[in-house]
Amino acid sequence: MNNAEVAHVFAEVADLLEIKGEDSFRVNSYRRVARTIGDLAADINDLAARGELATLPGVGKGSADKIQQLLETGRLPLRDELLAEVPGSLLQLLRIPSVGPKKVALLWKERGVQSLNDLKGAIATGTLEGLKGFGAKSIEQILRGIEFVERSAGRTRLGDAWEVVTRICAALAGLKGVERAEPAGSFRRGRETIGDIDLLCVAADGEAVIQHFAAWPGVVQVLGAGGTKGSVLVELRPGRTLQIDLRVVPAESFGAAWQYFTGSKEHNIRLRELAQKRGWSLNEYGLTEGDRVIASRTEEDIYAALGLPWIPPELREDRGELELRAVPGDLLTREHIRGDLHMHTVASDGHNTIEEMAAAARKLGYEYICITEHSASSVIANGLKPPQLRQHIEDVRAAARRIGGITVWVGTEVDIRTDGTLDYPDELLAELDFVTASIHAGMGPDLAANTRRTLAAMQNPHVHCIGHPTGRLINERDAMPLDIEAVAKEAARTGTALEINAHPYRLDLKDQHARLARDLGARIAICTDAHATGQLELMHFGVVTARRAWLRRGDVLNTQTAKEVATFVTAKRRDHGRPEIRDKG
DNA sequence: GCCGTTTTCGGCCCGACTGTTTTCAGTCG
Repeated sequence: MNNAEVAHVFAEVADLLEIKGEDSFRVNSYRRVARTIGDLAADINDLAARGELATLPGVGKGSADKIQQLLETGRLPLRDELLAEVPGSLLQLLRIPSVGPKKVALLWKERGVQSLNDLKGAIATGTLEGLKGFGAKSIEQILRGIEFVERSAGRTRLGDAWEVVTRICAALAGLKGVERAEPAGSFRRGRETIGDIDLLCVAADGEAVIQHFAAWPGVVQVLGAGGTKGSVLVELRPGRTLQIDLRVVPAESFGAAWQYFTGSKEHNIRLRELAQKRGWSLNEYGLTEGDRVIASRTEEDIYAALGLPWIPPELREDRGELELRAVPGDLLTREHIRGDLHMHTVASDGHNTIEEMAAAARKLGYEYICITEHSASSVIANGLKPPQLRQHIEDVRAAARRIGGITVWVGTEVDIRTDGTLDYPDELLAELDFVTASIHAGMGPDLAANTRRTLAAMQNPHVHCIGHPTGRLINERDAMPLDIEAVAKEAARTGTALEINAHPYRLDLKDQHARLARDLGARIAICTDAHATGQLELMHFGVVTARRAWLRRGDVLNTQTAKEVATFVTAKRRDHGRPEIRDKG
């Protein structure tokens, strides 16, 4: 069983216990275990083998034993016992907004409702008549909720929300009487997917702002619009809506509100605990001691009062950030990025020419780029056969001589074949300036095979980076099973970089994996895999992911100068297979 | 079920909104 599967079992147990009406603190402890394991970068099986399960936060002896049992037998007796009492199909009802465990229990015990279909049937036939808490308005709300569940399975990718959020924020900020408008929530934290969007606004006349917001082009439904809060659905594409909540808050408590609504929930719980230890209270209006307001105007004030540095939103996940004495001054920013080492042109499956890509990159202020076309076996992507690559090398070199103001390298995104060999012979790879090797086909379920394949590629002296290491497509295709720890260690040993593919559909490595890889000594390259000039700007999403991984400037290959990157390349060719002796920069 | 500089018991984050049970439980973020 992998981490996600174990986490799922614990989350399910928490839900079942809650429907059963068990003590909420016990329920929460199961939920905490689920989250800890779900967030874990290392393989839970390895921790279990080393007997280190109980060292995880929130995991005590009881949970450690249960995890062990689950890994060994694939079953958890507690879960089986619960499912004998509580129908598992009830869990789908919890996904309906406004329906929680108490209502689910009531529907089940009083009306025999066991599934989403049962519930729809019960509403249609009026069976819920007279049931406590199920008046006309509640039923209407539930019906809308069911429709929402059926329509919006899964969360929205960060990139899909980006444009609409930045557009609405800019427009709100331009309204008369609006001091500022900012996104909060998981969007501000840069999570790879988001549930709904939270926006905050400082304005004199809240009602007027909310009215404007509700009347926005693109709004397909207004869920609520009052004096301080509005809630709407906007259509991202046909059949796909996104909920956006806007709150208008006074300037004097903006910092408290922004902190509060940015979350994460877990980060905020820890902050409130810190406040409580000092005899204070923290909520969306401020940090207070009785009636006295200690801090509320800015986030910085609140963190400072609690003895903390201002913590960047990307770090607010209760992953150790509250123990920070100071946030590293060189935490990665977009301005640190000097180039992009993974992109395509019309030579394979891109949409723009070498010159166009170079010009766009120069406009972004880059010092260098590398053109990396697909290799022969990526037929669908119009991969280059060896003779074509030889010609392409000439073409890029010629273009590079014509183009001023930016260094243009020629590389490849070479396929890693099923047996771990590469799609081009070494002597051809040796002619290139930078080689990214990626798996595009045959992503099987076999962890050992996938890992072997990746390690083999890294052991080639001409491979400088592994592209989108797990091959996932967010909301579309799961990551292939891969031993990230082994890959990271080999990357460190061989002087090979691991990519954070910045495309918002990939973000691969993901945050927790990138953090683990860096901790194990691997260098990270953040690249867009752009297939058109506009996509070079997706770098932003890679940087956000890297910040969520706590990466610093020195951890990232393409924050270095062209000369330093060239040194990285020659070092790999010289030292391949031997323990790495590169300096840490 | 977890946890500990109030430590092996007794807590465990905070407040708003909603519907409706008309005084508060349930849900949500």
